[in-house]
Amino acid sequence: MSPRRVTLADVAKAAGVSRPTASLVLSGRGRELRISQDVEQRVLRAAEELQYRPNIVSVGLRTGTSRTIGFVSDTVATSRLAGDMIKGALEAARERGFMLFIGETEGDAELERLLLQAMHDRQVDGLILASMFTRSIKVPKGITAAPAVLLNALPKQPTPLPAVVPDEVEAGRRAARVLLDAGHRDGIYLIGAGPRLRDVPAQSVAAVERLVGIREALGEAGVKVAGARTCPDWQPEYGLAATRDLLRTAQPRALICFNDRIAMGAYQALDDFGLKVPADVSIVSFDDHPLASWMRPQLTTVALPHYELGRKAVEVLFAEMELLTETDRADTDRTGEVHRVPMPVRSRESVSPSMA
Amino acid sequence: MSPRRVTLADVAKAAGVSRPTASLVLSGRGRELRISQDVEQRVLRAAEELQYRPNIVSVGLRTGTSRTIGFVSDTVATSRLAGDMIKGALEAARERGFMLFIGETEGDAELERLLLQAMHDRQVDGLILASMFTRSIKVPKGITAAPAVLLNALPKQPTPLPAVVPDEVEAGRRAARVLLDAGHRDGIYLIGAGPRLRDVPAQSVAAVERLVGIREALGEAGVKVAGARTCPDWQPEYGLAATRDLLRTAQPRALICFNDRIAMGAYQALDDFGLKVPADVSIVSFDDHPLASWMRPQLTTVALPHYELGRKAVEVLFAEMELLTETDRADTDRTGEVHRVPMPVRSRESVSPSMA
DNA sequence: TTCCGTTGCTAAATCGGGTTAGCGCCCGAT
DNA sequence: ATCGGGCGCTAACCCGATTTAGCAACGGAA
Repeated sequence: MSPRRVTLADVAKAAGVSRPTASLVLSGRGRELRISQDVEQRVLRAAEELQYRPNIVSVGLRTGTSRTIGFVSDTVATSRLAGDMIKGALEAARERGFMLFIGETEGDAELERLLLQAMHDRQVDGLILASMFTRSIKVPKGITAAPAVLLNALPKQPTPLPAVVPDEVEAGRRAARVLLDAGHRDGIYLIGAGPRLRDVPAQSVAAVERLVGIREALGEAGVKVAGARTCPDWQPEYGLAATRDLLRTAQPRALICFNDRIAMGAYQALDDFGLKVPADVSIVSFDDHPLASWMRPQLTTVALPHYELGRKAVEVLFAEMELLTETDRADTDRTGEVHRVPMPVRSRESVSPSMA
Repeated sequence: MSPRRVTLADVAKAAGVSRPTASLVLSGRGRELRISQDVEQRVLRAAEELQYRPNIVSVGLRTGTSRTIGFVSDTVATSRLAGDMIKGALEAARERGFMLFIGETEGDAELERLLLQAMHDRQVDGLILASMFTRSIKVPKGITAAPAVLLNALPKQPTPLPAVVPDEVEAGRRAARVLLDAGHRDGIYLIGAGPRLRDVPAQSVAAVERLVGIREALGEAGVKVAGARTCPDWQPEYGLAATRDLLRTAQPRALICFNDRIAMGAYQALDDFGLKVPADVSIVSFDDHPLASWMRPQLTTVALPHYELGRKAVEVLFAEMELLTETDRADTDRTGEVHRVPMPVRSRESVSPSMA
């Protein structure tokens, strides 16, 4: 059935040379070590014919390397987001011949410890510590055993680890500018957080930063937020409740919803009050959940670039790995750089020019 | 920074014994090989103090094993489904001390070949070949090098590989019974596929099997499908179009939508025609996409048990792995068993008793 | 003829752990 | 005093690849 792997010894034997000779030829060092053309050809031919592939486990033992990186996240199952992030990381890793170990901690510190240990036991060359929603996390000790990168997360304490996060502040600005560009200046309300910077769900980096960006862009244009409603959790039902509450006392011309699920609730509330999107009320949102293009009218939203985040994390990790081998951990006390990945606006149908 | 791993040699030295002795003690074979209590204690203490952990790569080289399984899917980024499946697999694997390699083929056969090779190079102990929507796939050659299981996929040609799939036929029956139990007997229409068995999207196992189940349960009750509309793709926009088309000529009392996204489109179409769910039209659907509980009224749907599918695949794989080591590949020409995972009904608000 | 310098390859050690065969020692029996 | 046998441990080899040091063989020069 499985006819035993072809090993280097098999190739050497077939070529009539010793194992080291075959190794030298196959690793391309044949020239510099003066292996004859004849032998080189014989080895290459034998390797080809036997379909030789080096056993990475063995190389790993020798070199301490595994061509593998560990991807540890709190949850992979929360929405599609995770999938895209993993996909980006997967492809970037594959391009360099690396595989990905996936692990899930469920936010459990003990599980996280065990998982990092298990990955360490398998000699991963690097680690990505991912969070499925942008937040600040406590960096586990012992992470420094291998190069590591934080993904979609910021360290609570200062660490030398670099971080890759979406540029939420700029996203906030962009969302606001979508409305400004459409001529909206009055009756702009926020659903999900605000109006003050402290009116945000706990732990949510996204909420604070989006709010900062929104206020900044509106402020620059001399526009004031007309009002806001917070949501305890960013789910449709709370978006529905918050928007209903708003509509009882106000006549918004535009809503900035803090994510697409809230926007879905807002659509439902507006429908209840007989208001049309975007004719009566324009809506802009965040995330670009698949949902956004299923809604009627399709939702204009500032996308979380999950795929790019995953890619970027791997790229930063590889840079880190090279750095660590080159400098031999010289400047280990530097502080980690934060890489911000731009969030693009997806213009759809939920924003129309202000009639004012 | 990273103070070199503690090896068995370190433990042996600290305990003042030879490497093999330490190995014997730590592998629990000390007793049978008459290692003295004194030495045993010294070794255990040394291992504890040094926080010794065996290097799995090394063990892997010796034993040809890696305590790792490969999870190869066509796409991990399609909807939340994938995440839950991976999560189930992840947890089941972790319970046995196994890690998961994740790989994505994008449906590209060449990529698939390379990926399987890369996993083989890393000596995975088993493989899960997953599809993100239930369908029949061509089983790649060379897969037989390690134990393997098909997940959410059926083999096109007969193979010895077992498969784990959702029980879609029973799901169809259950969906139909939800309506029957509510007293519906007339005006039941299908959106997405049917009414004949050949009116289904290409390659979709789910469509065929759900349809079979629906017709079976309705048939048993002496109820006829009033009509059906197909959708080229199971997306909201097509659900919307199909349902609109239906409503122009018919007055349905109940709809069976072939998935939740179609149901979302159906909701929109019913709204356009001023019809209320479930007062005017009851709706039952499939998948239990997160969407289903965001819709108003919340959607009654037969859930795809992604988490359980992932778990089950790993369990079947482990059984397979044991079998292969025990029997030493004796009965290799047997044909793979198909495991069907039940799909539970999630009763929500979109079905009401028939007024007829 | 001897010595040196190349050329072209291989022996041996290494990585970290596991396994098997067998060595020395002590004890009691002869 | 010698032998046999159990006890307690270790030498030596294995997995598959890489690396370093060094060994033959040959040719040219002295």
